[in-house]
Amino acid sequence: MEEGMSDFCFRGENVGGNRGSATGTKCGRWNPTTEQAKLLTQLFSSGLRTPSTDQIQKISNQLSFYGKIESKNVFYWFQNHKARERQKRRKVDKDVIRTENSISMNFFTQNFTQLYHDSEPEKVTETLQLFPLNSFGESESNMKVHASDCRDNTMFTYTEEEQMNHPPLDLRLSFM
Amino acid sequence: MEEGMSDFCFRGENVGGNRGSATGTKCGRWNPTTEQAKLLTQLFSSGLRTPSTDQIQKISNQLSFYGKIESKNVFYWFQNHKARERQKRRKVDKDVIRTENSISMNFFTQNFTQLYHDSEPEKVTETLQLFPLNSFGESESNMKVHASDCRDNTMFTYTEEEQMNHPPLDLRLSFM
DNA sequence: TCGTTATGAATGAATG
DNA sequence: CATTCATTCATAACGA
Repeated sequence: MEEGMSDFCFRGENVGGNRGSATGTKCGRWNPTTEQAKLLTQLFSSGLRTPSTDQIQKISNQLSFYGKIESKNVFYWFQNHKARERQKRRKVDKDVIRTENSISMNFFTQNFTQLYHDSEPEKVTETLQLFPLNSFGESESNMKVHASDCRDNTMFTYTEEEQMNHPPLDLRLSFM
Repeated sequence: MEEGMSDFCFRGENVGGNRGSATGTKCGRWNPTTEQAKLLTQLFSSGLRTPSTDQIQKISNQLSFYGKIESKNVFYWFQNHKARERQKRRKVDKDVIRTENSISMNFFTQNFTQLYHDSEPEKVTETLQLFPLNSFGESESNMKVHASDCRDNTMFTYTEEEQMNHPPLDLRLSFM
């Protein structure tokens, strides 16, 4: 679930070329290739959160070039990524609050007194949004805008060998 | 389990410093101190299986007294503990079944009983003093995380529904 | 020191 | 959308 805590893991691609799973997975479930993951992440950070079935289809088509993939994989990917990002933030936020409270308390008298009032505020008072994404239900229109912002080529930075294996497919968000 | 390892992890230096258990490893991933482990185990054996976000938070707060810990750790702990218990039981069941098959069915009833020997969540509906709060002088709002505090009854109803966990071959995914 | 085991962490896939 | 489950990956802990 959570991601990017204190560890940063980079899943290596399975050179084999074919796909199915990056690592030596028993091919039971889909596992994004590095390229697929890269693009998906790219889309996500560009603001895309809940792609429409249409978008999913297109994304899936694009990604299929890098390996076996079904649209439902894309669907789930976004679903999970979004949920986990949210969930993570929630947990972390609360932990931070807890930490702040506890450090401001005397270690020994730190009875569990107020530690229990439900710290619920989920209010996003933050304003450091890197992207103009509406934290909540984003609409199709918004996604389009963001998606188009994704026109940069950063997502095409391949690494040596991959460069060879993958023809220069234009992955610019042509869909939508 | 051996082949295909192609993941490289770069551990962001982590202060660590926790660990109270055995070896003092100052490493990246959390490891429960003996006290933390003890309490978690108590909660688990008291019937708690899937703590809600709130409960996780509370538990985490409590455990933080015994050492560095984040709510996600608690979350994972329960997730893993439950999964592995289930997994273990599944394996045992399988073995039993295999045994039944290889042996005359005359022993069926006998073994059948054994199939459920596995102690499922003891219905400890009794309030348990899981935390040594007394040691710090109780305060009015002093809340103990007894199993009873978890009004989420679901945690006490995992008696057997989970075991009948047969993947409903129902792929009603009708994407696009 | 190395192989194994236990377990923390992550994530794909569902389900309600 | 949140919550849960299964399976896998990674590594700390441990035994020889």
